[in-house]
Amino acid sequence: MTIKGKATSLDIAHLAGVSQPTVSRALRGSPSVNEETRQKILTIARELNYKVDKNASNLRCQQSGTLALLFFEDPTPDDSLINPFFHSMLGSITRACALRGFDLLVSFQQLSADWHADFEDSHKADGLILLGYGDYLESESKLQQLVAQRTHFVRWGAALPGEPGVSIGCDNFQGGHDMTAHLLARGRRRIAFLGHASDHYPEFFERYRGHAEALHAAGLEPDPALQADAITTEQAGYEAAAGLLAAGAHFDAVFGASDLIALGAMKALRERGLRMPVDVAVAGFDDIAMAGLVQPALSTVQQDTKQAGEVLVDSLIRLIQGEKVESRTLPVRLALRGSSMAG
Amino acid sequence: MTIKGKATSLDIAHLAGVSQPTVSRALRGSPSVNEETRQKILTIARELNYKVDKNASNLRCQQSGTLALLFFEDPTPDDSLINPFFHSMLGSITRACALRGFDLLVSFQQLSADWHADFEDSHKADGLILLGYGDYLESESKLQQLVAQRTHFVRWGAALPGEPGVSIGCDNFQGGHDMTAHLLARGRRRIAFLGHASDHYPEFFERYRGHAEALHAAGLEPDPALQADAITTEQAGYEAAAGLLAAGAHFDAVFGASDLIALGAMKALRERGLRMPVDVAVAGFDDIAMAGLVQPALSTVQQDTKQAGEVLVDSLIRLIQGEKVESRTLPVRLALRGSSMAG
DNA sequence: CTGAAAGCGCTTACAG
DNA sequence: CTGAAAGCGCTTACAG
Repeated sequence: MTIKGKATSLDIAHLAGVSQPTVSRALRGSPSVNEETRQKILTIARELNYKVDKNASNLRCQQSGTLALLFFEDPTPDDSLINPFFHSMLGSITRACALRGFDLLVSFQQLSADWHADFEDSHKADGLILLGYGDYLESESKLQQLVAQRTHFVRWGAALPGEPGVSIGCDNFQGGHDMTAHLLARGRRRIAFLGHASDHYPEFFERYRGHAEALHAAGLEPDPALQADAITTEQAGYEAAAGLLAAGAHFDAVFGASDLIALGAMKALRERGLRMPVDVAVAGFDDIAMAGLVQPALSTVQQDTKQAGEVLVDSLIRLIQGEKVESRTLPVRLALRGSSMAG
Repeated sequence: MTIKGKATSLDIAHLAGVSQPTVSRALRGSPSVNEETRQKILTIARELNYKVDKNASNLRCQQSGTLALLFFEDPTPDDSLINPFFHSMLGSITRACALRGFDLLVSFQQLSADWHADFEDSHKADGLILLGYGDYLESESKLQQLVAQRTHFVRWGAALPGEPGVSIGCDNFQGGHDMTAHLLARGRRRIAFLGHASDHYPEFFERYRGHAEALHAAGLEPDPALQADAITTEQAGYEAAAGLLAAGAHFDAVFGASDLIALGAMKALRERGLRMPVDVAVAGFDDIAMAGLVQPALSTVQQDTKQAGEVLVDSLIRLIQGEKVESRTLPVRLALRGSSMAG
């Protein structure tokens, strides 16, 4: 039983006294294999610690049983700092893949220019999951290309009308609306919104529109002096809040378009000696783990990353199987904590 | 130029009027190809958006150009909560792989029982990176198996004498020592240590031993009443600290064997009305992003995850290439913040 | 510098 | 129920 290198199905065939195709059939559970023969083959395979060579079977079947997850964030100076929200998504996506028998290739796309093709074209993956809060308009042409090349992909993000491909996203509008409604209900009247409010960042824009809608409903108008652009980093949130304060803006609440932004804003408020939530209530979006740990704990809009990962993976698999798949918007819910409740 | 499905090297050969092997040579940069021919081939390949089929080339070359990253954490009830420290490692490992031309398969091992073989035996990956703070003794037999099967792998963790395989880890002893020395220098005398101190968790044990060594050097003895077991979760840290407090233990500092433990402990201290650092100084280990954001900011032992990822990937690649690779211990440094400094 | 040939390890019609 | 044959798309000696 000394076989050089890894065992192959042919080795097993010799030992079992059958042909190699029969080994293949037995291992794949074909019903047309004698039960006794099958048992013999399975036993030998186990003894030899045999594993099907994926390269060979993938080549033959023209598919890989692998999905690729591509992050395409704006490159950050500190290159190990990925948005914790995406880490949470990664965990959920990995699990969903494993449960469905798919492997997951992971890639951070700052590094490769022609990401949009590599994985599926080289047969390394059957489809792509795109994750990121980058500038949407910059990535749109790449999405068009993916569609043109008939690449299977799903994207996490706002489901925009007429947008290429399938998007799965949370209900950003509703989340923005509900959080602002909550802040209003707590008696806040001047709510600063920190985060890009343009179609370059559709998710933030939707959150902003929900925010504005809630203001309208309360008979208020969004004050341009209370909005400041920011991408999803603590640093950007800090700068946005500090900028508003420096400009002399008056506000009794801050709604960060993401938790990282809100956390940065909290730091700026703290440095100015403002008490939270007494002087300024604070809210974020995402519900990253940190939100529950800071002082005061951060009120936020919770995205269900577990469900999101499952829906992304399921949608992609159905797409690969040739089914028609629609974009979907997933519900959110408020996680209210000390930063907006006490005081 | 209408080709059904993806283009193959044979399609290019036809269009270029050469044989298929010549296409392969040209694409792989073989020096024995006429420059003019090569250019023609490259042009056609680009037009057709041709990508080498990885399954075919991997099958032929008997290697995959892929590394697999396996997390093997103790399963947590909240299944999306992975230790942030490992997220940071993941980012660094992904980058290191990409820069070296390797793909990365990611897997969380709570789900699969026979993880220790699958990836390399099935030729999906050329080697494995093992990451996790699980019970070491439980995983040791699996490591033995990996060695017996001649699987290429590197492990993040304490480099123990006589241990199977190659381990890359940070200098846990030094980190434990230095932090305790720092706390002593700040006048603390009764330092509670939260975290398992047994060979089931060698990294924590090393940190504990460094801690004890620093106490010795200051003429103090570790007090068993000031040590409480805890795995790397906020919850465990909370319970460990609450347990000590409930038992009436007196301490003026808490050294958590990880940041998550320290953060949980801070919550318990806060609930008891203890001021940090005035009443109790707090320190952790890892320097996760959260450490800098909590109030007071957490003093901790910083592990260089960027370097760690690079060393892990480089070591594994060298192992795959048949080189001899030694286990390594990487330096750490203190990141001192408010939780141990003021007051 | 280039082509014809072999083969990596599977899976799947096709016969029997 | 099982075997002989073909073929997935490459890469690499071997000739020339």
